[in-house]
Amino acid sequence: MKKTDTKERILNEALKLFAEKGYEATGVTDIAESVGIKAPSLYKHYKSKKDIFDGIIERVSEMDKEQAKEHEMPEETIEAAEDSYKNVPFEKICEFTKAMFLHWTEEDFSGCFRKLVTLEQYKSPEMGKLYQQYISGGPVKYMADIFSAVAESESEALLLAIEFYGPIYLLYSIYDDTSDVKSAMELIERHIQSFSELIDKTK
Amino acid sequence: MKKTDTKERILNEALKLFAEKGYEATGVTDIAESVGIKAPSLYKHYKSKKDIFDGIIERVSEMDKEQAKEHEMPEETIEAAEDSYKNVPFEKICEFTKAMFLHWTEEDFSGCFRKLVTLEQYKSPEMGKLYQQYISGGPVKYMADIFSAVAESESEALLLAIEFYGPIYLLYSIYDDTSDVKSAMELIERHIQSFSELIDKTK
DNA sequence: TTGACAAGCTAATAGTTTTTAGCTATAATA
DNA sequence: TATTATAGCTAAAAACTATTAGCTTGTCAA
Repeated sequence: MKKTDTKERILNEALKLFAEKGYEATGVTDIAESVGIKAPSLYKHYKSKKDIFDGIIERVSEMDKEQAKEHEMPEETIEAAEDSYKNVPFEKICEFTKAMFLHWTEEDFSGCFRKLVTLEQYKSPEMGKLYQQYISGGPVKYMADIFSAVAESESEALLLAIEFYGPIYLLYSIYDDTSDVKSAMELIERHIQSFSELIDKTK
Repeated sequence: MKKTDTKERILNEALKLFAEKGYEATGVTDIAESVGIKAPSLYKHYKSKKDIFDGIIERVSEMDKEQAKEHEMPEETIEAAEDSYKNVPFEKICEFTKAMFLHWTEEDFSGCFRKLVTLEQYKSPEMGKLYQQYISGGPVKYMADIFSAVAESESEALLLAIEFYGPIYLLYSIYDDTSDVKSAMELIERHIQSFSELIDKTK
């Protein structure tokens, strides 16, 4: 049954290389070497270098759909928050945020993909879209929706979302430099803690 | 006197291309075309593609020294802040921050350089250093130094720095997507405003 | 005016990298 | 068992890119 899942290995090794050197700078030879085969053998599994890249992108959107189902805090949480705002479930938001952070850092595939899309974001509008969707604008919009329940205006909700997510987003970069998950997580917790207190006061 | 500053134009056009496609993906032919000459003519001004790249990096460090002198808020502001914290000069911090933001977005050269170093950050430790220095870790450290005057501990200062700078950092990405300076600046102002109030309260 | 240099061009070279062709052996299938 | 498909390999072709060689023109100083 283990029919030498070479195709899968190619995808993973290619992603790893793309993530640190970028698509163009990564040679099909490098990929092959990482997998432990010769370059021409790649073409038994993918019809071109671009095809490998496309495979990665497709894989991500698959994973994203599953991910969305597992951490399906949207509905309930939003309702709970809208519920006249007695108690915003910061516990849940905190858990969710930490899970997201770990997802984009420690998880092999997603961590590399985040880097890859960071490197490719300006090359095409499609890549820019993906970066926004997963890493920057998307999460902001998501949080803004949640905060719109407790904010006085849309623009207030946006500001809150940026103040909430900005530090998380910044910690991706700091994590990339230090590889120190522990202190990143600690900072996230403290940030969310102080943020929740801020909200309580302004209320 | 206008001895057709081709060398300068090459630098600028190359940077523009590097900033959106990355170094590897940009052909020496592309650069030449942007300048309006043929590829081999480039070699009358630079001895290699890498040499153009290096010229850009060098130029940046020159510009950085000047920039540092103009907006020389370091000394005075820090002292003022250290001065037992009567009134952190948020006015100055605000002006400084907005100037920084405009510098890395609207200024042609610096704006492109920010993108370039974003795209190259994982390729080599040197590039990673530059990204950290100018765009992420550097500003955080800088603000942490300032906040250490009003914070109870180093780690508290770090948290404040991240909460202050994170949103700014995030706005770079949002700006890249929307090109809307006006609303970015407005959000920065409101963020700093609300941040300063937060500090006042916790004091 | 003349000589030298600067800066461009075309044509060609050298080096890389992606991709194809064709062969071989193993594993699955009939 | 005979056959067929899979997945690897080597060798080579094709395509691209950076770079060099050598020529030409115009400018500026002697």
